[in-house]
Amino acid sequence: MTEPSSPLDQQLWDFVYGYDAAYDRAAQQAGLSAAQACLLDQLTGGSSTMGELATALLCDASNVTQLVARLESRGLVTREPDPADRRVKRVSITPAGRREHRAVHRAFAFPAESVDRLTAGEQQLLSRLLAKMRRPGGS
Amino acid sequence: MTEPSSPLDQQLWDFVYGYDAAYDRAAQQAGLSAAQACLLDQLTGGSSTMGELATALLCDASNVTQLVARLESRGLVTREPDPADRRVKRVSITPAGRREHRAVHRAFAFPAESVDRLTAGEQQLLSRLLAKMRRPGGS
DNA sequence: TATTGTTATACTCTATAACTATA
DNA sequence: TATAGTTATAGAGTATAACAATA
Repeated sequence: MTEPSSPLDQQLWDFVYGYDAAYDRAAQQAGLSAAQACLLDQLTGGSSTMGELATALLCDASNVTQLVARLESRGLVTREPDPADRRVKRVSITPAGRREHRAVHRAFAFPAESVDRLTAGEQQLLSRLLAKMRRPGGS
Repeated sequence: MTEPSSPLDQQLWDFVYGYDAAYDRAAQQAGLSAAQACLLDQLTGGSSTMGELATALLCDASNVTQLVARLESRGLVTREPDPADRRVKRVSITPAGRREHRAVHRAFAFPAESVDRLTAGEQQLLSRLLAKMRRPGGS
């Protein structure tokens, strides 16, 4: 494990580096940080509790409190106590938040541009390889 | 472009998300931030100037100043004026810095584990697909 | 008593603007 | 005057510990 990285490891590093940089740029163009854009992304499928967001974003609950507070002050999300258990706060994306989120995705051209360089067959192949890398016993 | 993400786009997102999370964890286990680990990584191939580091890390020069200052105070890098042009500072990794950098790479199991689930032929294929995604006119 | 979320605090990352030193 | 880097400053991301509200 002390040998130099294989070309494939380096290629993966470069791909991820480019992907991250493109996402940061896309979020910034929409006036958001990457963390804020990720949080909005989590909410597009429906509302979440603070704790669910912390789990999804792999960060501490106190961090979510601050991220949500900033987004709420800009009118991009709302935060309301759950009627059933009033300790729980349900966070929802607002129409303005959805617009910002769409703006990020429009600006985030990296995956689309990369994938478009592959034929349909190559795309299927890549999908299969990613699935197999993800967990043992792929298709 | 308003349609939901294709499965492949989602797979790429998930891959990058897992990769980033694994790198953050690996750096933290070595007592470094991801940004610090990246900076050390840049120096393993030889010394760099502050400006070169800013370019490689896609960030402002003033940020590099602070990153290097923290690493220098921990003895992981050195910073010395270039004899030829004393405005320029040459940053080098120390033996202690190399040890930390190796610790990060040992803990960063994600790419190795992922790639090891592929056969040699599949790895070649993935390499070819990544190359083609990178720029038009692949092999 | 246990759980959910917030507050207080501290540290790092990051950029902008003003500055110093050197060329 | 132009360039390389630093300093001052400010805002955002992040975590830990102590806390409040609710269950």
